[in-house]
Amino acid sequence: MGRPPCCDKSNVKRGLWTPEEDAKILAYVSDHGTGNWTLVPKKAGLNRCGKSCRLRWTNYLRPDLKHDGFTPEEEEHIINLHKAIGSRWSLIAKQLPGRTDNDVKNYWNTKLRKKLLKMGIDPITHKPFSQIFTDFGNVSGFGNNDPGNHFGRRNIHNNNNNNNNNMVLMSKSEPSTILLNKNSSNNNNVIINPRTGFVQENSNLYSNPSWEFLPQFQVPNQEIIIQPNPNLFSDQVSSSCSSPSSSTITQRSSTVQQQSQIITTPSSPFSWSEFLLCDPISSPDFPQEPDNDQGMFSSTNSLTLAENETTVCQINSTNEKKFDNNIGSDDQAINNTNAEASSSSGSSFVDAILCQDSEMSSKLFELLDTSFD
DNA sequence: AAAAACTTCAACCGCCGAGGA
DNA sequence: TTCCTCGGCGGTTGAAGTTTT
Repeated sequence: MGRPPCCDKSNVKRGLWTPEEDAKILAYVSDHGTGNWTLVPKKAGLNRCGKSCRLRWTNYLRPDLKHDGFTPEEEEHIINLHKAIGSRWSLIAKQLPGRTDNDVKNYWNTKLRKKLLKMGIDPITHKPFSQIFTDFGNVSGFGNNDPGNHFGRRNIHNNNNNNNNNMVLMSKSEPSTILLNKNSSNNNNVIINPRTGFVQENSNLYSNPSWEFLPQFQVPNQEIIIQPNPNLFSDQVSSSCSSPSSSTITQRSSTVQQQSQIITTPSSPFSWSEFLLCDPISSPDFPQEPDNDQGMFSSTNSLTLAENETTVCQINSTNEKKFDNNIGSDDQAINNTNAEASSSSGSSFVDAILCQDSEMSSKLFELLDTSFD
């Protein structure tokens, strides 16, 4: 049973607040204090949702709030706190008198994040990109000459980065990474050279012929769901791991799933979406990759990356259902994630797809039979 | 000068846990 | 124990403002 709405949304005013409305809130709070916000609109004579009133008070009207710009000291404090605890904006805001979580969050997303990117620092891990890619390349065969490996499941990543829905794609022709920025209001892309850590914004990614990722997706007329993978540079990693108030698996998964990217191309009997949404490791048919040909998502990589973090508690959204049923601790989730991460190889990718497809087809018939019975 | 592109940030959304009936 | 309300949180949206073309 879902939670009922806090108010009749069709009959309340929304949008920006007028000075008159602000005055009513201020008058009410000065008389009655805060608390029981659902009654505030009625008592204060406002045609607003109580929740909206509370937000207006806490984010704007509170007398202890600062409304001027962030100082360099505050900026540094935010960066340090974000490095330590991730996007726990309310916790960060508590360390900054006069600032709200909304202020801090907005300031991070509009200023600090970009500032770090331009400095060649990953705003998630707070490490220089050059270091990340050096570490990454050392264990993943990142710079190897295996062109067949570039666009398997392992090579398509969504950098689940706050609200920006970035995807990381590897170029076939050079070991660079593109962060595809899917921000609704900002379509700029960021290109990073892993060797140098150089960061460059580029809004014309698709026009650059040196990036050969599109031909890799020529599975006709199917949705290609690029699963966001929290294993890499994931905000979920830093935030969910470092916070004592851990999010639930379901919560993380739903967030991640919302950010799946869909690319549509022309037809094929093969379902990418099913393949990518299932867990190949659970299939005994799925070939395992030899240790000497570790791809980007080998368990070794995952562990190596994990070692660079304080803790590891990554959940792959594709396994949500399984985790919901099976896991009892984050340790298991880690194991599952690492196991999942170790799956697949470029050369056997098609075989794996075919196996998976036939297995799913047989299961579907079984399921249908059962249902009809 | 006008249009397009980009940025900012207030406000909203949906989920969660706590606590009371 | 269950249901409901409330406050809190992080993520997202979109209007308004600003800058660029």
